[in-house]
Amino acid sequence: MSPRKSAAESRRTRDRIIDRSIAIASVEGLDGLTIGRLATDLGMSKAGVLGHFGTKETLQLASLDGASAIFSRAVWEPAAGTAPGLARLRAICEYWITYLEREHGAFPGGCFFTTAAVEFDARGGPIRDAVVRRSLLWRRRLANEIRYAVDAGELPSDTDPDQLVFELIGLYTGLNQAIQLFADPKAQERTRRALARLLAPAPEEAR
Amino acid sequence: MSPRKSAAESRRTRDRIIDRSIAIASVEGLDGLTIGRLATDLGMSKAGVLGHFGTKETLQLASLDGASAIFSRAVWEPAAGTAPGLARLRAICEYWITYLEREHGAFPGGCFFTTAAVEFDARGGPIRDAVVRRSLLWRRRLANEIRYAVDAGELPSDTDPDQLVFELIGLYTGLNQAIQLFADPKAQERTRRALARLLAPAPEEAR
DNA sequence: CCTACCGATCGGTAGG
DNA sequence: CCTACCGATCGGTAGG
Repeated sequence: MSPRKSAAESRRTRDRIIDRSIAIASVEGLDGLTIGRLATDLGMSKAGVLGHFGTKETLQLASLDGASAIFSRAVWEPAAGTAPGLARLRAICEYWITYLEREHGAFPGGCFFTTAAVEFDARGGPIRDAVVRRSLLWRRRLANEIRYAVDAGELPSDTDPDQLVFELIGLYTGLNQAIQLFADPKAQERTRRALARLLAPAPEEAR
Repeated sequence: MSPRKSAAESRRTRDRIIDRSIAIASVEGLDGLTIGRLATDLGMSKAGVLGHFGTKETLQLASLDGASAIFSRAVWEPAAGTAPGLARLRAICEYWITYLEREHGAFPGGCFFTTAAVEFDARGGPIRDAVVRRSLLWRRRLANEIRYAVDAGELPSDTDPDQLVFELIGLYTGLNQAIQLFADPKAQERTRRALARLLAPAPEEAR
């Protein structure tokens, strides 16, 4: 009953709430998420849940952060060990496919960020802002990786990094839809085929 | 007060409800749509709104049908006059870009179907089924158009229609996100650049 | 198409 | 972390 133990337990409860919240929101959306449903799932009272966050919006933002960490751990971190440039870019793209697979289990309802982005893209407010900030961060990282590959001569010198980012985002949004809406078993293979074209190496010699 | 006039007016009211419902749902989602909000916007009572449909779900399905008609009128019908094959395929893709522009005004919150697809892709039920059916219909039409262009020798003979459909859907989902989430003024141009590669004509002569 | 109403659930608070 | 409660809103119904 020391304050230290109590704080640690509180932290664990908070994490449990966020985990469950992410699972629900990936299916029902961040707005479809309700405190009552969350409390029932966790065997807690609504006040107990809300006490950790104050308001639903704070909980939604915390869930976004938690989902962000999951994405990082599934895609960016495993690729961090690969050599920068085209090799790492391809590693990121491959982990990204795995991350979206139904069996991966990160999010039962498909990519949390695709759902959140579409849910809030026409509204204002702190959640939309947070989604935009996260997306821009990842787009920037992706563009940096592409730029490195171009500078190293691994991608054609006339590659427009932002254009490639644009096409990659579209490709993966499409992959998520093919998996979630159609359970298309060929979706991964189709993504890899498109990637082979988008990330085709520069020819060894200049003409 | 003849029954004929009454029926016509009822029809007009029904259309007004659906129009407003589509506008709300494109921003808030089909689940975020509420009868109360709809009634307030239209200056009607909740019972008056619900009387036309019976249940919220029926109204949601009717809104999906209405949005479907808007998409058809904006994309498929204008392209119907173009010669089948690559020319029509390009016309469809161009009208599709226009349809997604913010200024187009079809849907204030971006493509209704992208929103609905992501909203219901992890759930079951009649709305999800209706979204899947519509999407499959359009994918099939698109694939048919591609097949025609391949058979006419306008696209490379080794083109996989379903692969191209997959990449096109991703491209346009990405375009919708770039417009709605980032208000990216270059999004249309980027889409056209990607299209130029995806729909590059077959070389005139075989090697 | 309306008023008047139903039970259920929403986010959130008071007080412990 | 709980019980007990708040006003507001939800989808939907009865009756006209």
